[in-house]
Amino acid sequence: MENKKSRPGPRPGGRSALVQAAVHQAVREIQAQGDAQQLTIPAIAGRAGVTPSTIYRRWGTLAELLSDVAVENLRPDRAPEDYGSFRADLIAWIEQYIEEVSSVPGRNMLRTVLAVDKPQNRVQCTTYTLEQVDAIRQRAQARGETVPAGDAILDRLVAPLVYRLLFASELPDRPRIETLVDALLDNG
Amino acid sequence: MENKKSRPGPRPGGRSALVQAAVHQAVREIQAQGDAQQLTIPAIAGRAGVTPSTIYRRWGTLAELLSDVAVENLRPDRAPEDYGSFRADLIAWIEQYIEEVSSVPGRNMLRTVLAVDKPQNRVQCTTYTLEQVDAIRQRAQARGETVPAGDAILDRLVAPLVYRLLFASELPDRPRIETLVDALLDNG
DNA sequence: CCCACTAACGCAAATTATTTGCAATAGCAA
DNA sequence: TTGCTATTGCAAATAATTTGCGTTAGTGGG
Repeated sequence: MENKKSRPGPRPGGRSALVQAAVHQAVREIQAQGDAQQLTIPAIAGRAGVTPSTIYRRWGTLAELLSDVAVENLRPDRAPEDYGSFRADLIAWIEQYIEEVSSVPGRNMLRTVLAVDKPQNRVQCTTYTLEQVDAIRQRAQARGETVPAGDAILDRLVAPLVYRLLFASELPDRPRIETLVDALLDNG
Repeated sequence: MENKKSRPGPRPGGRSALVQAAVHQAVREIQAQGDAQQLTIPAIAGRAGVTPSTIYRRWGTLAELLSDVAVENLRPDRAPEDYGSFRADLIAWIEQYIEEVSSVPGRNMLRTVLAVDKPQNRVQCTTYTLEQVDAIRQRAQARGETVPAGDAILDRLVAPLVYRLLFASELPDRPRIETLVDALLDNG
């Protein structure tokens, strides 16, 4: 009888984690130098102190590796600031979010994540966004404000802006953002 | 006085166009076979009857070539059907549009276009969409209906659905589409 | 604590993809 | 036509990717 419990699953132990960290870090360092020509798997392996075959076996392609790194970089580094009202919080947050993802490296990160067939990474982007939005919503509710659902905020604020950013490289100005936010608040 | 007219620009003439058509066709044929492993530049060149270096020089990378082919495939092949009212036309059109881009090859096409830093191709996607939407709008106006702006339709109908499709692989059901359309019509 | 097991890695050879120099072809304008 | 050069084919040189094999190092069981 086959003892399935003995199956020795994946191995998140020390060395694997170390290799991953070194490789990710090497990618960031080479990206920081700006020369996209040198962003190759052999170059990354060299800087990370591993052999190229290690990267090929763990990540498969450069695109997948870059996707993983991009998702890490897209993780918000701080909670949305508090400006005293839901409207002000939301406008301030979406402005800084758009500023981040509309920069050249920011746009590239979004596109890099979308480029690869790895649903996990793509979902993570929305998860991060929704977490930030929920933080703003909960703060507003604590103040006694009534706020639209998180999904509504994605549909009517984030989605239109990201859609135009991705497909038209179109940057929203302040009135455009306020229009979207106010439309959301008026009949959310 | 510099005579700029003498500058010998690019050359859209017979042979170039022929090579491009042959290469694009070769990509489609190999894609149709489903084996993504064989979708390489040497394989494409072989089937198209050109040398690999020709593809490398004209397209640079496989991703760019695939992006060009994907945009061609995303071109609508027919005008939106007429169901007698703006609401019905819009629902029917967005349903078939989502059905197309949510299929495995459809999703891959969208992602392939977004993956490459070629604004022209990304804009083309929105241009196609806007053309279809405008056709529906003009037909409705000819009937005497008042219709929302094309931009509003992108913001409140297309963008939310495509956003969730790209980031969450989320397929809308019929009520979800009707809700978006009706919200658009009520206060567009 | 020690041992067996095997996932993950390093190394190097083999394969495959990409780049590049040079010659030939063919679109375009005068 | 004729000259000009963008574009291609060909082949050699370079670089990237795959693969087989031996070794290292987590992990679980005794």
